[in-house]
Amino acid sequence: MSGAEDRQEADCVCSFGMKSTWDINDPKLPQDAKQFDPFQEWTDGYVRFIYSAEDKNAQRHLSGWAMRNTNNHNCQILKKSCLGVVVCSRGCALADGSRLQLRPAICDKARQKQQKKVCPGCGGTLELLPCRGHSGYPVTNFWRVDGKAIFFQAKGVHDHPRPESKSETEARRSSVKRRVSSPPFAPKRRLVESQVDRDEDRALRVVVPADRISFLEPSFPQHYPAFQSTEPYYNHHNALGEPSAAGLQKTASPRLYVGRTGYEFQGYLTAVAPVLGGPTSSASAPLSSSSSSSSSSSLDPKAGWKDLLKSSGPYGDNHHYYGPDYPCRYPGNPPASPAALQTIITTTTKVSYQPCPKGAAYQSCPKAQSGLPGCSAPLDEPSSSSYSAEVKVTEESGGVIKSLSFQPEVVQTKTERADAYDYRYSYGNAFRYDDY
DNA sequence: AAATGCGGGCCGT
DNA sequence: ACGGCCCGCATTT
Repeated sequence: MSGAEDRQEADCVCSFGMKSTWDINDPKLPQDAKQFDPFQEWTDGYVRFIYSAEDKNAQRHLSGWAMRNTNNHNCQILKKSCLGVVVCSRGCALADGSRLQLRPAICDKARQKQQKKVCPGCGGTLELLPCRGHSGYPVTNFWRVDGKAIFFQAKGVHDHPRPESKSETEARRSSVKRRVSSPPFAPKRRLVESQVDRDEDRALRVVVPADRISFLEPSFPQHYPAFQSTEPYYNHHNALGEPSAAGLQKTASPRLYVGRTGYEFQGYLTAVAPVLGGPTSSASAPLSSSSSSSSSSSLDPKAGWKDLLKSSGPYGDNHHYYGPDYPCRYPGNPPASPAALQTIITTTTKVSYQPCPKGAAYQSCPKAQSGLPGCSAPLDEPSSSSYSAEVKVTEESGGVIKSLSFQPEVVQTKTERADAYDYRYSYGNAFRYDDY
């Protein structure tokens, strides 16, 4: 798309060993990373990280978000775009107030099937909330192996709640299977652990017998507090002016949605634009223009999301995500991880890859080259990073997963939890998923 | 059955 | 030229 918006991608979180700024498209990436970043499962915002090539999760190009491979005709850089999240079209609430937020199947075919299913909570239809956090287009993640490091760069700020993480989805699936194939009263004692944590040495690992926990406090991926604190979890100025706000990067999965005060997407813009200064503010007026023009291709980027919605493609027949009934989208999108706010990048999407022959993982491919701007922002210091130990417990019911996330930093925990909440749905109804 | 990657192709800008 | 995305194919999980 127009490079305009990309040009804006401003901020970027600079990781640990990042001494200088870089862009995934740079011909040469920094080789001097002294320290790798701990794997980030829930990246959000315009961030960049450098993982160790040994990191299993990085090798798998894992993400908590449902990301699907996107062909960018550049074999050196693996690009993936966010599929959004599957929710109940009625927005029914579960017993504990949480809402269905399934992980969209990555496989197109499977996704279509998935959308034909009914909400396990109310029997209503399911709908896919596409991601349009990158100037109206899905958030994209880029992976590139270079030397002993795996470079990761994300563009866009997810404008929807988190779906189940991959590990949660898998855990649920297997548990369901198990349940089906096991005696009714067979004692079940599932030990679910985050796949992410599993491999990662750094993450604390906490295993909890799922059946021992039935009502964990609302937790994210699946649970969004009814009311999130409107308290800004970050300070724009601070973020911008003080890249060193290390404190911001304490969590591995920084994600703070701005308070759900705004009913309009604008509220979100207001809060975020200044910071990201990119996707929203300039070049891409798409988002800002929108709120009301639901019928027109408000979201602009070529009505990208619109296409998604109606295309007979993977998105099937959903066509009312942002219809009248949904005056606004998730207002609270974390403008990015706190970390993301640390630095502002002005990357361009201008790519410059080298033609590459064939071969291994991201090798080359005949692609063009161009100028590469890179982050213009000065980069900061490696901020501290923290690990977020997560205890994820699945509840084998139709799709609700409860997870707890323990974070070393209280503050983080708080912000984490203050995650996005589906503004569209009211909190409340009680519905026992289990009864379904 | 799904998830993942790859890469050809088409389309719009 | 680029970026987004659809689609089929092959390989893994």
